[in-house]
Amino acid sequence: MPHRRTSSPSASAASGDGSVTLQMVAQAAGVSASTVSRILNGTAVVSEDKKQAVDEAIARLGFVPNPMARGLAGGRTLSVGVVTQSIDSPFYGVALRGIEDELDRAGYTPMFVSGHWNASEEARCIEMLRSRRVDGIIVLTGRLSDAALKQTAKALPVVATGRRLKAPNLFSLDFDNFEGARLATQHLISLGHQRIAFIAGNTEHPDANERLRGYRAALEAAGIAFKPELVAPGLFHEESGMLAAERLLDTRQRFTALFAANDQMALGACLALQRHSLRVPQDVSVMGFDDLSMSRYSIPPLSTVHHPAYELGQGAACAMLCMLRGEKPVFELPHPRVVVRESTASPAGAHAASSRA
Amino acid sequence: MPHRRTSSPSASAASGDGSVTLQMVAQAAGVSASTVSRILNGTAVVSEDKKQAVDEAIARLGFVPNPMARGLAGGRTLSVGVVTQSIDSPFYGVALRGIEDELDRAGYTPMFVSGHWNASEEARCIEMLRSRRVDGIIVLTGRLSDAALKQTAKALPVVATGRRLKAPNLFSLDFDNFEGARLATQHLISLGHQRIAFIAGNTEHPDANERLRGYRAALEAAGIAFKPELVAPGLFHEESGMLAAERLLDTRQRFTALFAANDQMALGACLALQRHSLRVPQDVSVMGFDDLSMSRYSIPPLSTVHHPAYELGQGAACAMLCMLRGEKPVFELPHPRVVVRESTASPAGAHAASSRA
DNA sequence: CTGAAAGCGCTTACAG
DNA sequence: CTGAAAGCGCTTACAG
Repeated sequence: MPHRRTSSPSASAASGDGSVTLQMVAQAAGVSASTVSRILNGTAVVSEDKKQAVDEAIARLGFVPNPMARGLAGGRTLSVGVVTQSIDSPFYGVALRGIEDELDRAGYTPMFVSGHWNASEEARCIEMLRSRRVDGIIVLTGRLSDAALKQTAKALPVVATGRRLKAPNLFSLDFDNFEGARLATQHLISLGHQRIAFIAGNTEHPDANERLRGYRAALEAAGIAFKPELVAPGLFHEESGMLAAERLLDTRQRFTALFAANDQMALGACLALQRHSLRVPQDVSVMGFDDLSMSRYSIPPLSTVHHPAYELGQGAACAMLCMLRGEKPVFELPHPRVVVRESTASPAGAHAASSRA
Repeated sequence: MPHRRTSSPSASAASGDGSVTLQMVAQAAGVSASTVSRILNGTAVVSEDKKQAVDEAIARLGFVPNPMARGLAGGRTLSVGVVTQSIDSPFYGVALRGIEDELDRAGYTPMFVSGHWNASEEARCIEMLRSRRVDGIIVLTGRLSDAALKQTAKALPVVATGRRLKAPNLFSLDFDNFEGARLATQHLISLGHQRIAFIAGNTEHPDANERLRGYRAALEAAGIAFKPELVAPGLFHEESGMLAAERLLDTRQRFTALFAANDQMALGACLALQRHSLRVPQDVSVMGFDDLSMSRYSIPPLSTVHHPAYELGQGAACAMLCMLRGEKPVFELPHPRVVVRESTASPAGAHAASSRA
């Protein structure tokens, strides 16, 4: 018999460790490999005694199925791809934790990749995940077109956050950013503020636009005119918030409150205010958005709107699990709610933001 | 011929998509599968013309090798497992980014799992990663015993951070926490502080102990007695820093400076100080450790010691890549350095921390 | 330099 | 309910 590999244990390429195979379990239990497989996957009814024998053998030998073989043969890998934008985002990090926890509970493993807010990178991520044969893909917001998402949903289940999209094999869940921003602005208005500046997020970011809309809506509902001079562009990070606040101050527009489209920018803005000897909240109230865990410890602790990032991740994972089971996902995200801490207060009569030191 | 599967495209289990296989490439190029494989892996010399034909066919068909099959057959998956402690840690997140970037450049994919600072969970993570046949494992600090790490290094290459460990097939790289803390304390001393409080990190955490040691060493080198009453335990997060500072204040021990074993605790401490009407740095200087990106925007911007998290991740990945290539990794982490911002200053003559409002 | 063949560890029609 | 067999898409000795 030519061309035969040596049968020494080390000849096996994939089992670098002397791992136990399904075949060995079958032999130990005195049944066929098929039967073991069926028990493993619950894919057919098996007589109780054989099941017992197999379970015992699995336990005794410490058998762990090889996911690669499983994936190759069965077409599933028990893993789900997660394209996030940056693996170290303080906001999305929490969502990743939610995904991880939820998936873990069902025996699935997340595979995290970063798209860096770039459609073509996100597309590459998806290609990569598909080549690794993930069973489904979760896309956290990002810049991929809806069409691209629908397209990949033709091949495998996808759940996307930050959009409202109806398509077969695709579930989307979106936090109500408009409502959150509306509530935040309303809070400021109810405190007595009339001149409320806004630091916007990246305009290419869908959430950013919704939050701007919410701000405008609250203003208009209160009969306060929207003034473009009072909104400064930002990039969702601390530095841009600081710069935006500085720009606002430079224009000498008067404002008694400042609402930033996320906490990071709000924090940066606070620093700018402080550098101009403006006190928060006595001279200007500051409101953020997201409720990052650190915002509770800023000076002063930041008032903000709570964004349920953990639940968002959990919900996305849960929906994916549903789809994988062939069920129809149903999921509702908590409603936005304002968290009042110490950075907002009623405006002091005479003080105005432009009275700089 | 019985037992034959239908040959319709959809009969293939693994290729849910109509993906191109190596076999198809071989056929299109008029060579054998072996040859295509060899070209793909650079595992043997192949005549130039065949190589051309194959490359052309690969490009034309858009062939992407199936990692699962590759893993099964060849025993490698081009993926490396990364056990981090929490997927949303502000500090480790940056390290993960470093790993991701470095690995990506070499065509490898990281697989992130969280050990939650728990030895048995970390062990489970490693099992899981091994069952997925990762080519190597990077362990970011954690609580796993050195012995356990050495044990897994017998099966596949491992690189570990936060330890100094010599073992075959294992590379470790550690930031000099002792030196960093020594430098930080020295900075405070050079400013004129004599009564320097310390908020320690979790005592089960190796870094925490090194930082405490560095603090003591600097004190003693300056002829300042170490006073246990001046050190309060913390847990490395904001809240514990706040509580620790409060406890310190409650004891009515006098101190003009406060050094926290990480930035998060320093930030929490600042809030406590502020609540007691103590100004930073006029009444008490505050020093952190890690140099999180947000610390640059705290109020006041935090003086701290820079911890090169990104480089740590990059270095770990780089070392892993070396080992995978069969080379011996060499890597040096940057030395600790103090970043002076605005939370530290010389003590004001008469003022003392315990003179509370 | 190159191909035919066996094998990686599973899953799943097929045929009892 | 259960087993024998083929096949998933690759890799790698073996033998030219």
